[in-house]
Amino acid sequence: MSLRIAIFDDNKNIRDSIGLLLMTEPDFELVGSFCHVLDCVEDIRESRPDVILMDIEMPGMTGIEAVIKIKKEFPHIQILMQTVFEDDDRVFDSICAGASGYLLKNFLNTKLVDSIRELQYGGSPMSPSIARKVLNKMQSVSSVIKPEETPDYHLTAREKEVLSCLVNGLSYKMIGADLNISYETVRSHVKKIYEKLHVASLTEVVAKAINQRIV
Amino acid sequence: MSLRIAIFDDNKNIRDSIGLLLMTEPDFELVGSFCHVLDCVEDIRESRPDVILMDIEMPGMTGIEAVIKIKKEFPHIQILMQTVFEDDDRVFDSICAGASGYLLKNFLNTKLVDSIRELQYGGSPMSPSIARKVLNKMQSVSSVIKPEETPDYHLTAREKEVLSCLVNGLSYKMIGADLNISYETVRSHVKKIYEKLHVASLTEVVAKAINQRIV
DNA sequence: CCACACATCACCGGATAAGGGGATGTAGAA
DNA sequence: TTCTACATCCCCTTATCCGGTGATGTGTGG
Repeated sequence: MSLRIAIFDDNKNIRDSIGLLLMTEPDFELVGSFCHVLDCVEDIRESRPDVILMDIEMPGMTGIEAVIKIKKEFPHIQILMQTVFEDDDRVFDSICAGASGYLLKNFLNTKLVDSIRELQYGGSPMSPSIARKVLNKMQSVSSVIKPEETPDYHLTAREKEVLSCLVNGLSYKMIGADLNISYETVRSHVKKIYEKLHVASLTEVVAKAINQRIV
Repeated sequence: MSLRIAIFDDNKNIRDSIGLLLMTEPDFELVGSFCHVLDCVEDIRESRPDVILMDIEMPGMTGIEAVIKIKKEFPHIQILMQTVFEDDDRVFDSICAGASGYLLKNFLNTKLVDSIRELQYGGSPMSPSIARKVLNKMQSVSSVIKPEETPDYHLTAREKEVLSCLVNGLSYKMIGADLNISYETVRSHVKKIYEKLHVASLTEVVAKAINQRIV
């Protein structure tokens, strides 16, 4: 049972050299080689690949857009992105689009076969620097995927009301009118909030309240 | 210049065999081998490793808790998790704790040296199935990290700088000092920001900037 | 009963922000 | 070249905020 592979890349030299590389593996079969992704869904329907090597920068439609379309039609196909770019946006866009691996082109010669093998066995090959980017991103969004322990500042109910008014951009006067208390009372509450949050200005209060989801 | 490596693992056999593996590389130096992480910070302070191999399951304190402590004290140290477990929770907890790689123990013999090399050169080695889990997780949270359909307010570069200072709680004076411009210039920028964001107070600016991720 | 936390209100003086003007220089686009 | 966007700076007035200090009333719990 051979592994069917297709390539999308606008550079003929790269397509050819990848073809040669793949030939070194007896069970790899190159079933398609395309210079653009405009007809990718049809191309794939005809060539029925198991694995797709996708260049990111191509005329007409980018590889990332293509990945979205392909994954929608053929969710089981494994897609390996290959590019010279390693800017964060492209990396994350590719992953979110549904790519299963991300290989920088300077690793093509040495790592392509290994990477396809990894895909075949359920892995996700990534060039080292890409893997690092992905881990860093995971850490930075950990606040979203993890519950995030919000430190308790012991704000009273009233103080929280005032705080949420502040976050909504109200001035002290407006807050007073809103909560039917005097301007001075608002000030008292705000002073307490300042103490409890260890800040010294409205902007800090708002930033802290939003970032730590106190509101 | 040799690479200093330390191991935390409660299994002596594994520590020993890793030690043997590392000896095959002339520039690897095993500077510490510990059967628990209760004194990890001290252990590390004394042995000064560049890279740590961390087992997850250990008596007393888990490797994940240890990673958090270690990263807080020594953020530059690269930590490679090594375990037989590949449940999602442990993987993501490790990453969020600050681990730079994640290796399953059945890959130890064949991949450990390569993985340490990758760490050394700024990569993030992961066993294939782990990498797949990470990518899948990224995709599943993409709805959270991507759909920042940020309306473009056409802020200039300078205005964005000022804005981010505001969000960090700086006063106009402090911003001026920070950016080496006068108080009046800061004011000019802020006025423009007010216009462009359609707001009328600092708190609104901060709230809008954070909520819409303009910063 | 008495302390304590909470919410309420008040005054003062200094600091800072807001609103509305106008001005200069530079670089790039029309 | 002229127009435009951008960044830079200045002045004046008013509004708002900040910090400190203090006071009153109302509950709750030891």
